[in-house]
Amino acid sequence: MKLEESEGHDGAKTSNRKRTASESPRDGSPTDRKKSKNGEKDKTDVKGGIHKAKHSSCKQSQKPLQEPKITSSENLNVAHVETKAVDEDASPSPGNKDTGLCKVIESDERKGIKLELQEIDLFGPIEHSDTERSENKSKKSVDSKKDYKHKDKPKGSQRGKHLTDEKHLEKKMCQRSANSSESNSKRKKSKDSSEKDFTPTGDVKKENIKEKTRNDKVKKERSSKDKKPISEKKRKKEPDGQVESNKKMKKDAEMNGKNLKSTRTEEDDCKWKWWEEDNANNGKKWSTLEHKGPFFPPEYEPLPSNVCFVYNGKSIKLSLAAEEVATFYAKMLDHEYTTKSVFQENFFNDWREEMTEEEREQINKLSKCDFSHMAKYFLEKTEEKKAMTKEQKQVLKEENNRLTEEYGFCLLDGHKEKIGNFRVEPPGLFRGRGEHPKMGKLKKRILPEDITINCSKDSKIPEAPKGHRWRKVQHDDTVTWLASWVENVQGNLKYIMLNPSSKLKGEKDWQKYEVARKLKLKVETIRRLYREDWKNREMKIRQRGVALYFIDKLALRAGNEKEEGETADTVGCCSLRVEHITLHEEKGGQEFVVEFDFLGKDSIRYYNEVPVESRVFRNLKLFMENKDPEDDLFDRINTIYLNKHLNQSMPGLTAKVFRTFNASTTLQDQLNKLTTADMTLEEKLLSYNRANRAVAILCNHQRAAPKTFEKSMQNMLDKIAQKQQQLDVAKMELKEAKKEHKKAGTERTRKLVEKKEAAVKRLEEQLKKLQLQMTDREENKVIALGTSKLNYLDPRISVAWCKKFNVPIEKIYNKTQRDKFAWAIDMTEEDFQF
DNA sequence: AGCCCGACTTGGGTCGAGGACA
DNA sequence: TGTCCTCGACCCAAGTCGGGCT
Repeated sequence: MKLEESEGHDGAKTSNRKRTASESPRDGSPTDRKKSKNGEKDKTDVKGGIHKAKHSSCKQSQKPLQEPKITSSENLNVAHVETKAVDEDASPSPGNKDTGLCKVIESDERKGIKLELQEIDLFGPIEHSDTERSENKSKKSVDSKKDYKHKDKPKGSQRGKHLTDEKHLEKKMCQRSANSSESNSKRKKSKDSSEKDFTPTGDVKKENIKEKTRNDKVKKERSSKDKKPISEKKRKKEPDGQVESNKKMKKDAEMNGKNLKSTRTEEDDCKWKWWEEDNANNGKKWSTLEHKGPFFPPEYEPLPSNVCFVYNGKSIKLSLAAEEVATFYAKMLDHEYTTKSVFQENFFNDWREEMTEEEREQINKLSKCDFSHMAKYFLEKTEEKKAMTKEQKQVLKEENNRLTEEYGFCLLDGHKEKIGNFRVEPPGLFRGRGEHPKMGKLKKRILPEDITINCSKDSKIPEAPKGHRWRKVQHDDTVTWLASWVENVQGNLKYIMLNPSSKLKGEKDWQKYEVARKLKLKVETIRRLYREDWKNREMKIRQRGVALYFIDKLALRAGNEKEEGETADTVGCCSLRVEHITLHEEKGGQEFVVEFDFLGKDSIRYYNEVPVESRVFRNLKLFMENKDPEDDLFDRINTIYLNKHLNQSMPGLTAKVFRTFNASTTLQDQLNKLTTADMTLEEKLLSYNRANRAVAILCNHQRAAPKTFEKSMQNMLDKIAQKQQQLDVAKMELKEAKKEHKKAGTERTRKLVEKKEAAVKRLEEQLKKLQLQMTDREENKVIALGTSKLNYLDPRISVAWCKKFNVPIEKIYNKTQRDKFAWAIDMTEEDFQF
């Protein structure tokens, strides 16, 4: 079949990256990527004979940059898509049903530990699954796996409830649409109305609250016995500062004329239950906002005279500015990156700029610089700090608390809210991630004159530090930040914003999950459509279809274009290059395998071998035809185009929603599969962590194995061995006791048997608990659970699971997480399904 | 329409407080 | 009581995405 070359595109050689200023199209340098991507200006390209930029560093970039952590083959062994390749002529979904079972299996032969996550049975037709590759012991890979499996409608009451929720949501959405009484086209255009559709305020919110109230009685009854001890425990654990701050908050709010439920004494009740309020925000983020401004790091403290910088064997007293920058380097001496030439070069250039003319003349080579005296001095200072007495540490802590109390909170609409980062970033050396071209550059000290303050007009404007003034004071209620400045290394804006526990953040989070839940209702249609796109005559549409398939199936990030030379060379879906995938007609007994190997966000390696449907496979071949390795795989599309398309399928839908949707769906499904009521608490927790882990694997959330990992594993093994020994002894004693009882048959011997039995049972339980803990830790070695828990998993799923299986919420969410998800903890009933 | 930039979310690393344990 | 280890708070880089300007 001949494909239509959309709008005369010359194909193949467009790069997906933004050009740096020096490469602007005007001076005859490569055509702007975006133009090419959209196929609009490609003719110009061809006519003008403009040569496309090549990426010289591509091959190099394939190499994992954080080797100790991402050598997938050593650490992870997961996630394979077991998609049964469907004949491309077979009718597309839903007729095309992959029927392969999906399993997440992780094994570690060395420790003899084997984890098997149960067959995944997602609500939707998509499945994320993982298969063991035990034959391949020497090369375990970090592969995310997911599988499509078109299932019949989920059964049972859950589905019923699900539908009720969905219908309800849909109804609310419809109502909103009707209320806005605008034509569809207008709605599409109007961002406001589409946003409203998903804002969990207004009707949806009210309904949630109604539902909550309905269940309140039951809830109270159920939780009363648990709740008391928890809140008591909480009170006990809460640092005094917190109690104080709550008191102050109450006072502040009262002073602002707001009604706090003043008669309540429980500190929980002091918290602002914004989710119970019905506020129409019409684009406004706040009505009143008052704060103290950011807190600045201390002035530079000059080194004592006995600590010197040595150049070429000669001690030199540096000027204050040059000395300060030198200390940044000295403090980093033991880090690997000070050995990198890019780092050294950037540092040296920036450092020289801080030097006096005289110093510049004198100091010409970094290799002749000796920072070791300075480094030693800082090491000693650290030791000194460590060795401080309890009292000294207490003083420091109190000072810190005082600062937090003073600068760490703001007053938003009369409520005291915690600020996320109230400190201005201190000066230092920039350390990007991966092979960042700007690593080592000087991050300059931020002065009040650099800072824009945002607060309400009638509030008390924060005072700039003595002798200084703010760059600007503004009163923009459409944004959520309190202060901002431009950072000098990349020219990015930096913000002071609220803590995740705040209303502004919480509401947005809630909204995010509502959009993801809405996607659940549409995803089948969207999948059907993108599968149809695979057969489209137009190349652009085909690329869109395949890219969406990857985003959906593999939870890839969208992949915005980046400025070449400005950041590390990392990619996402749309910016994948030919060199990032390898096609295998057959691999490991599977047909049509696509091998992904690229550096994603934060230069974390993504490696995955994925069997795909034959039509996808053939399309990929087509996209790669006549291209060089460094050319874009999807050269006709970009994230803007993709998101515009998605937004047409469902207002509010963007590429990243798929990640949230698939993550939460996976969690829900895994929890349903892995938990049973008769499990012990530890078993339930292991199940939860395994479900969480399946999501982390899907999203490729990796971490470096903790430095103390091997040691702590050994400790646990020792403990287990010890416990086993104790158990063996106890069993022997029980046997003896039974023997004796058989002989004597007295009350005393009977009691002894009972006692010994109890001891054996207790030890068995303890042993099992230890073993479970160890399994959990082992499985978590290189997987970061936190990211998905904080950003991708609808907390209501976890809360409902806790309620359903009587797991204390503290077991899965720590204090910070409970604060962030307070809305979900408060409103969710045990029958909630994502 | 295309591009740039502002606003906000997502992300892993670091480090020290404090709990566990000898 | 001292030491070790874990985990949470914090840090700040690096993404996504939308809006507004040209």
